[in-house]
Amino acid sequence: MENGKVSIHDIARELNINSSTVSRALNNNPRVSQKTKDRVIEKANELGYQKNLLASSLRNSKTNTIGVIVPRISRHFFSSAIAGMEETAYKAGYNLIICQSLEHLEREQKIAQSLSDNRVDGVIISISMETKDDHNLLIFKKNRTPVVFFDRHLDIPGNSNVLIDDFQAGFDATEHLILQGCKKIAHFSGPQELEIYKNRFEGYKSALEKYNIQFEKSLVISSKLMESDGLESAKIVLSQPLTIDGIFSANDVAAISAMQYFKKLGIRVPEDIAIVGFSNEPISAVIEPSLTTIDQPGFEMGKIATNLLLSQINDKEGTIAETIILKPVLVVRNSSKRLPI
Amino acid sequence: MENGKVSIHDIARELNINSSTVSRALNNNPRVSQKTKDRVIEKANELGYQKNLLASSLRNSKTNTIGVIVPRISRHFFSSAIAGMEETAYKAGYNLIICQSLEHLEREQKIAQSLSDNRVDGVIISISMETKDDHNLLIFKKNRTPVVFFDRHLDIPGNSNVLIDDFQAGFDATEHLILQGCKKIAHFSGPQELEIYKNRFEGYKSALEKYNIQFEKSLVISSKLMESDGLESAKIVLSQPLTIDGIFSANDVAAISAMQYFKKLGIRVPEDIAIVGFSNEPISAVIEPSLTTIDQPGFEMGKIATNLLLSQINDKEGTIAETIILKPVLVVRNSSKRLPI
DNA sequence: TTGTAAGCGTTATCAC
DNA sequence: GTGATAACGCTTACAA
Repeated sequence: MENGKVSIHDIARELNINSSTVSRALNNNPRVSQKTKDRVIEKANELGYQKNLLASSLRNSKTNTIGVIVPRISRHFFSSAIAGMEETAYKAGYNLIICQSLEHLEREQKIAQSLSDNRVDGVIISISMETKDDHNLLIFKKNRTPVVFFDRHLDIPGNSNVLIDDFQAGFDATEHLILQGCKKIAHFSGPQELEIYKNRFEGYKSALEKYNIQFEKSLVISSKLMESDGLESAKIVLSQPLTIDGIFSANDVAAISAMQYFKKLGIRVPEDIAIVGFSNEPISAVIEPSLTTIDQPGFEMGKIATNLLLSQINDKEGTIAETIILKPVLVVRNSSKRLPI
Repeated sequence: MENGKVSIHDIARELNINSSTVSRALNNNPRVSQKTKDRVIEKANELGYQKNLLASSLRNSKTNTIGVIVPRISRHFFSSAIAGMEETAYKAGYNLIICQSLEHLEREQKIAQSLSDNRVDGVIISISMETKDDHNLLIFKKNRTPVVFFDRHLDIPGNSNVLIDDFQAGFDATEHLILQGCKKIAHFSGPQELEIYKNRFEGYKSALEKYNIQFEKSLVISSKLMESDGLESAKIVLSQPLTIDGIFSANDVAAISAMQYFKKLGIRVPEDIAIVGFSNEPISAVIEPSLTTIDQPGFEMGKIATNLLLSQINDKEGTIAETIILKPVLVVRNSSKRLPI
């Protein structure tokens, strides 16, 4: 009762039976008589027995644990995704070990090693901005640990992915600006090595093309899309010889930062410059003007990613990698609304 | 090289030495010659050896893992706190298993059991709104697993806590409203069984007292402080016979929800009703009018909680429970500013 | 400095 | 239906 150091051997001794029988009874093995089961369970409760999952995991080579690697836990998109993962994992009897790369390749690498050492059954990851290939994830391949990417992924065969259609989203955002009358549209982009930013950029280009608007390289401003980057990018926008009247930013953070700078200078949004962001952070709905953006359903994506991973974990060799691409939803708000509806 | 199923025995066999020597070499035991260490490490790399932490943990009764229980991962305060915990834990070589109670006592109970079964070395928790005593945490006491509370705590001797001074914060918020000229101040409160809400309420009462304002029970509106509750509470405020001209809400969510309702009705904030929230959610800074609130430094609290826990884990019997109470900071913004500064 | 052997708590295999 | 035993991979007295 007192110490939590009760093992099946203690139960066995007290009941004068063998510990293997106790083990079977506790696991509800059909080959054990009901009577024995009852006795074992009663005694287990009496002694305050707790199964030692370490021993069990060691023996079974199965930890019922999923490793999660995200750039930053406190970013709303990621915390919602994690919340979705947790709910799904909890239902299936899995725990989540959660780690943040803080956008550093080296840290991501160490985390991968640690998760692998801890023998997680699978991994869900959204890669750092410094990650350009899968060399720091090879350890999972080697150990046949399934990996599911969400949002920031690598284009690698054999892995499952949960994404939104970034190309389409980039296209929709840009087309929306064009239809609102914008002629010179800048694009705030992230590192081009990341698929998501490349695809958003390609979508932007494609929309320009469709409407016969000349693509100008100088209008694409790349950065890490942090708050300070948004400010810098806004300054670059204003320093251009041509008059930019629209911005498609590859995330909300940079978009908002730019918008607030414009506001301070008396530049009107959307009249002078219309802005579209990406992510639909909660702030975007309440800021004034409210920010038009692409919705990224974090919670939902987390759930899907977890389900994909669980089926790979359980179906063994059977299941193959799957890529789920969600349709993007453009949420039109005031930062881009120039025309009456 | 191929399978990750390499154990110290494999290394031992290849080198014609004993596995215990390999173990010692890998753990950099001084009693092993440098030459042997070098050979072992080289062979380990060659074979792609990975220490099995399950076996190690089982043997050492130490998992280097901390369990975290929060009501909801996606709430900004909690995700920041978790981010702070993760950074601190990472540095110390610990992993975090993160679970959410979703405000349900039963779920919290099951999670506690599961964390205990997983033999976490310690637990950091912010309790659910349904939790009124420590009966579902007794398992940790039984197993001598240290527990640190943060924010939503239980008033139990023997446990460490990281809190902000809720009484003082309630007092400051209310006094601020009084000094801005409010005469009838309502209070949106959470479940009174939770220390934090009780203390915020007491602070509110105490400020009224100091300024000789009659406390009216009908002005205290209790709920779970969700978005919908804020709306309901706002309606109750307007239905009162007396004209309420100030609100101190025990969280930002309810405050903002009420504010938006007032705005829709054409009631001016702060001129007709001044509002102060609690938490300093990111939204509060950008909403219009911006919300005056009490800052709750989640990231910082997470760091402190983790450090407290780690010292309890490592210092064994030595360290005693400690309660860290942070000074509250009132962030004055436009939702309450009636006077020129 | 290294080897031997036992044990952490569980479960699977084989026997009876 | 139950028991005996070995094994998962690691660590640590105790010997040598």
